[in-house]
Amino acid sequence: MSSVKTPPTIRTVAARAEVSVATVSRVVNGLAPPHSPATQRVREAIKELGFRPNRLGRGLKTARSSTIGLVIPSLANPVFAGSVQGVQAAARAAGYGVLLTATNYDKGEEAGAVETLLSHYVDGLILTVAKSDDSELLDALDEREVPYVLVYNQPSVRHRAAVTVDNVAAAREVVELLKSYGHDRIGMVAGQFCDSDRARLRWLGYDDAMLRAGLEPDPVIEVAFEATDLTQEIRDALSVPEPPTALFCSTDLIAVAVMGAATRLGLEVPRDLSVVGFDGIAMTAALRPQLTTIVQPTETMGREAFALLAKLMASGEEAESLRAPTLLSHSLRRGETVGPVRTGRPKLPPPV
Amino acid sequence: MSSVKTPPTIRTVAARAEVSVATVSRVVNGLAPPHSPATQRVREAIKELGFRPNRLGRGLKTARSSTIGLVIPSLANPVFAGSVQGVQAAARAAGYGVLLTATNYDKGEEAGAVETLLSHYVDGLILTVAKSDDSELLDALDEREVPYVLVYNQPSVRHRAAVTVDNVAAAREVVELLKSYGHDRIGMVAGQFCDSDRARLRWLGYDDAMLRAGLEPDPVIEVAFEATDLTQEIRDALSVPEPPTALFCSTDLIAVAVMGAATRLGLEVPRDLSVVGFDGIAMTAALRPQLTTIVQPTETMGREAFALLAKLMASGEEAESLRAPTLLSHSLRRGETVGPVRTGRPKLPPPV
DNA sequence: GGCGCGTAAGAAAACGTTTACGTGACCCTG
DNA sequence: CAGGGTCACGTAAACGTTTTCTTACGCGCC
Repeated sequence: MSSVKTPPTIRTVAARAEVSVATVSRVVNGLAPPHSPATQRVREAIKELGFRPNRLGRGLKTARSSTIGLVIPSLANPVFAGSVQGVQAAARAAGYGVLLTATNYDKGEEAGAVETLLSHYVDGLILTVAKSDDSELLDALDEREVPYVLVYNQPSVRHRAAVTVDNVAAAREVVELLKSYGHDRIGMVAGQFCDSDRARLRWLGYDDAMLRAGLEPDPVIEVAFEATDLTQEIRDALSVPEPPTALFCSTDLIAVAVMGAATRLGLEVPRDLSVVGFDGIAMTAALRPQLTTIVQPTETMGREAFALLAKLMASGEEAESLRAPTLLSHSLRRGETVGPVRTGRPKLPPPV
Repeated sequence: MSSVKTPPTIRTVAARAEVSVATVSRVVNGLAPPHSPATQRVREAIKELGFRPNRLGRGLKTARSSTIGLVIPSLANPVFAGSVQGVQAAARAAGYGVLLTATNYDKGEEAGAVETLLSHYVDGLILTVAKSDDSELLDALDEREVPYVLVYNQPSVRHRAAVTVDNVAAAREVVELLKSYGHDRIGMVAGQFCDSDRARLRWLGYDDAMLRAGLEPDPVIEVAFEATDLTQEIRDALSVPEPPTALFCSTDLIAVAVMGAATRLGLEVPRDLSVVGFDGIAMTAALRPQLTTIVQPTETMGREAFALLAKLMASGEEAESLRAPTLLSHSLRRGETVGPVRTGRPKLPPPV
C-alpha cells in the first residue's frame, strides 16, 4: 500500500494497458480506432489510474498551453473586475485557463506583465492598456505575432482587435443630457490623460459635443485614478468666476469621489451640482442619490473578447478581418444626480 | 534576414555565446561564477537575443510550474477582488503566475474548478470556498498533498492553513456597538448559511453576543448573495409585532441592498433603522450615510495567503505548524448608519 | 498465389529545460 | 614536483508529451 506520491504518466498507463505510449496518446486525443481491443484496455487503464495528461509536457511539444493571459489596470475598479469575470467564464467553458496580472495603472509595468505572461507560454492575451494607439508594447506583440484582444481600449488604428463601447458617442450623449437640463457650464473631471486613452476619448466626445452645442468647454480637471478625496480639487474648480453647474466624470469611481467631495463642501447633488459618471458599476445604482452614468456591458465585453481571441488563435496569424475594434452598445442610466441648473451661486465653505 | 518566428531557446543562446547549454542554464539560475568570461558572453547573448527561459520546459523538468491557482466565489464582490489583488501582487513579486477561477457561489463548481487548475499543474492553491470544515474537496487536496491556503474561510479544524479575520469576535463587536446605542432588538440579515460558513460564523458571534447581553436573538433573515432588491424581505422583517431597530448584515453588499430597501420603504437610516455591514469595501465609505462596518484588510489577506502558501510549497508536505488558521486583525469603521433607537414605530407603506 | 494497399500500433525523435556526472585546468601544499 | 583539491565548464540523460516514420498484419484483386 504505497501512497501514490507522483501522478501517473502516460508511460504508467501504457505499461498497464500493455501498449506503447503512442497508442495511449492517440486514445487520449481521440485519434485511435474507437473500438479496437487496445483502445479499450487503454481506456480502462486511464480510468483505473486516474490519469490526466500533463499539460506541461503537452505544451512543450505542441507549443501551446491552453492558457491565456489577462492584463488589467486594477481589480479595485469593479468595471475591470466585471470584464475579468466574463473572460474567465468564457475561457473556462472553452477549456482555457486564465493567468491574471494587474498593472496598477503603471504604464511601465505593462511590458513586464506581458513578458511574464509570455514566458508562461500563454496562447493569447486580453489586455486593457493605457494607450492603444502608438504603443510600443502592442507593436511588439504584432511583430511577434502574438494574438491579442484589447478591452475598454478603443484604438483608432484599424488593425487591432478590440472590444469596447463607443466612448466618444457616449460622452456626447452625456453632454446632451446635461444640456437638456439647462446646463451650459459643464466641466469634466478625468483620470490623467497620459494614463488612459479612454479618458481622452471621453474628453474628445465631451469637447466635440460642447462645441457643437455652442458651449465653451472648460479645461479638464485631471485627477489620479485612485484618488478618494477630491475635496480640494473640486473646491478649486468651483471657485472660479463662473463655475460649472455640472460635472461629467470619466469614471464612476471618480464620480463617487466627486459626490463625496460635494457633500463635504456642503453642496447637495443634484440641487447645487449635477454629476454624471461613466462605467455603470453596480453599486453606484445603490447610492442615494443614484448615479446617472453610462453603463457598459462589462461581463459581455469580457465574453466577447475571449470569443474574438479564440478566433484569432484558431486562425493563426492571418484573418485580418478579425483585427478591428468591435463596438458594443452602451446605455445611459438616468439616475438622480442630474437636475436642473440652480439659480444663484452656492456658497462654499472657506478653505482649510 | 529571416524574421525570428520562434523565440530563442537556451540552445540558441549557447551557440551564440559559444558555450554549452548547461552553462547558460547556470547563468540564468545564478549558479554560474559571476565574472567568468563565459558568463559574460552568456549575459550578452541573452540580452541580444531577448531570451526568456521557457517555463514549460523548466516546469517539465522541475515538476513545478511557478503558477498557483486561485479560486474565489465571484469578482463581483469587491471584497474578493481585493484579496485577488493582494495574491496577485505577492505572487508576481515572487515570480509566480496566478490562474484565476470563479465559482459563482456554486458549491458544485468548486471541485471542477480545482480539477482544471490541477491539470494545469499549479504548485499550490488559494481558495475561498463555501464550507471549510467538512469538505470533501479539501479532504481530497489533503490526501493528494496539494499545498493550499484558505482565505476568508475560518475552519474550526486545526490542520488547515487559512488567512481570515476573527468573524465571531467581529460580529460580537457589532452587537456591542449597537447595544451601546441602546438597541435591544437587533436583527441579522445573512447570505444563506448553506452557501457560506462565513455567514454562519458571523451569526454565531451575533447570537453569542446577544445572549451574553441578555438580549433575545431574532431569527436570521436569509437572503441570496447577489440579491439586489430586498424591499420585500425587509418589509416582512419589520412588519412583526416588535420589529428590530437595527440590522446587522453579514456583508457590505447585503448592507447596501438593505439601505436601498429602507429608502424605498420610506425609512431614513439611521433615524428609523440602524444598519451595520461586514467587509469594509471601499465604496461603502463613499455612501451617504457612510456605512458602519467591520473592515477586513483584504489586500493584506491576499498577500499573507500567498506568503503562507509559499512557505507550504517550500517546506514540502511536512510543516504541520503552518497548517493552522491565521487571524488578521479587523477594525470597526464607525460610519453614519448607526444611531440611537427611535422612539415610536416608523410607519411602513402598504405592500404592493 | 503474389502483389499492393489500408489500417493498427510500435519505435524513436523531438520540444526546452535542469542537473548528476565527468573532465580538464589550475592552485596549493608538502 | 607530485598529488590532491577546487573550480569552470561540457556531456548527456532525464521530465511527459506528440508525432513522424516504420513495421506488421490482414485483405482483396488480378
